[in-house]
Amino acid sequence: MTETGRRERKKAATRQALADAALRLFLERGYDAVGVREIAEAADVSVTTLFKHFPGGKEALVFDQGDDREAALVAAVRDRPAGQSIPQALRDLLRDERSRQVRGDPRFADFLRLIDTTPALREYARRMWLSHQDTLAAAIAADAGLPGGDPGCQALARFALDAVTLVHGRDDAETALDRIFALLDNGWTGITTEAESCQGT
Amino acid sequence: MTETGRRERKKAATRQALADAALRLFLERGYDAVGVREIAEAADVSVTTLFKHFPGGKEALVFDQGDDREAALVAAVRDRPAGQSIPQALRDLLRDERSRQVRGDPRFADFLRLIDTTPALREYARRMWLSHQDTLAAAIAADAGLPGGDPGCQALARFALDAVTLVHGRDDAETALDRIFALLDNGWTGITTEAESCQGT
DNA sequence: TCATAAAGTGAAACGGTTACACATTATGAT
DNA sequence: ATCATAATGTGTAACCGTTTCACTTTATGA
Repeated sequence: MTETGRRERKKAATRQALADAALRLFLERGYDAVGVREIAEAADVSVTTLFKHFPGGKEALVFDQGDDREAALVAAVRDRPAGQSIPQALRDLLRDERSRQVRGDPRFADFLRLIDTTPALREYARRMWLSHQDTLAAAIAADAGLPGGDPGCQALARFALDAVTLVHGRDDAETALDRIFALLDNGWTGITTEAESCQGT
Repeated sequence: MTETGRRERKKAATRQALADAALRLFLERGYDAVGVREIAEAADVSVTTLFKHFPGGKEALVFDQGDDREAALVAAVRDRPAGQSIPQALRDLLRDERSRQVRGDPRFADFLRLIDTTPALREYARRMWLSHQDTLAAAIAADAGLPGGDPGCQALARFALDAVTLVHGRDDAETALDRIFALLDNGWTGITTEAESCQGT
């Protein structure tokens, strides 16, 4: 299945050595205190090779894993239980991801703290996260029967992604997330269900 | 009134010379094609002096003006006509700002194009714009009688600011803005007016 | 077996940014 | 008016991330 010649194996090994060395050094001494020359040295490759493997630059060394998160976002929208709104489904997904992160092994906690305390890494992570906006918007549009580039779908996708960074670091993150998605849920059902206006008073 | 000693005048002059030289060169040959050494040269100061005046770095040279925009955001919320919701007031403000930009003098159009076509400047502008989030959120909270750090207010502030970048560059920007703020308006009145639920059907 | 292309190398450079030690000069108090 | 002081500016040299270039090594598949 997976073409695993010696070449690709060595390539993967080199890449892994670089990512490992980088993460270890970053955790030991801080992101800014470690230079790319030193990382290359530690992985026993040249600086040129380092940048061949990570054209995204120094920050990319930290984010080596492929993204299941995007697939999860799309799936949450597409495969949600009947009767559940899209914002609700997204909220549930993000809540689960959060709780899974809280009870991660300490290695992962250190990893998160590294990102949290390093502006460059926070920015990079934010960019990666927001890069799912279009895919998520497309999934929402498809599910709601709206045209692909519909601004409402784009907005909902963006806002849902932003919600994560909005509640990040709060002690009341859980309830804050609920409140934000209550806003989105109200707004979304408002602009999707046509003219189902309230007659009360 | 304004303490205007010779010293401060010279300082302001140097700063202006730097900003002017930078903008002129950027517009002539592109942001990436002009180095800070060259800018300092053109303004007849040392590179060290350049960075003393613009600690924000090369990007800061382009954004020399103080921010009336933040004050405008707060005022839009605070001084809105009776009966108008906060999202509506923000939408009106942003719509006005947009239309004013469209009919700006060509100098300003070039300026905007420069920012638009330069990733580093786009990022910087985004960061500056988003830096008003907390102030705007505070204004919203104050007006709605909610606690300062209320997540709903934070979210509304962030989403309203994000709306600008969401509609940016679209040909249907006007209607897209309406649609996004319709979402926010529905959502916001939903989470602020307690239990005024719809009894219809 | 061999041409090819992928992977890696080493050194040099570039551009933004900062550190350092130093010069100049406006300012305000004596 | 004098003078200590602090703000402003200078020049050089470095640091760091990143790219370029010309070059070597080596796995691959025809």
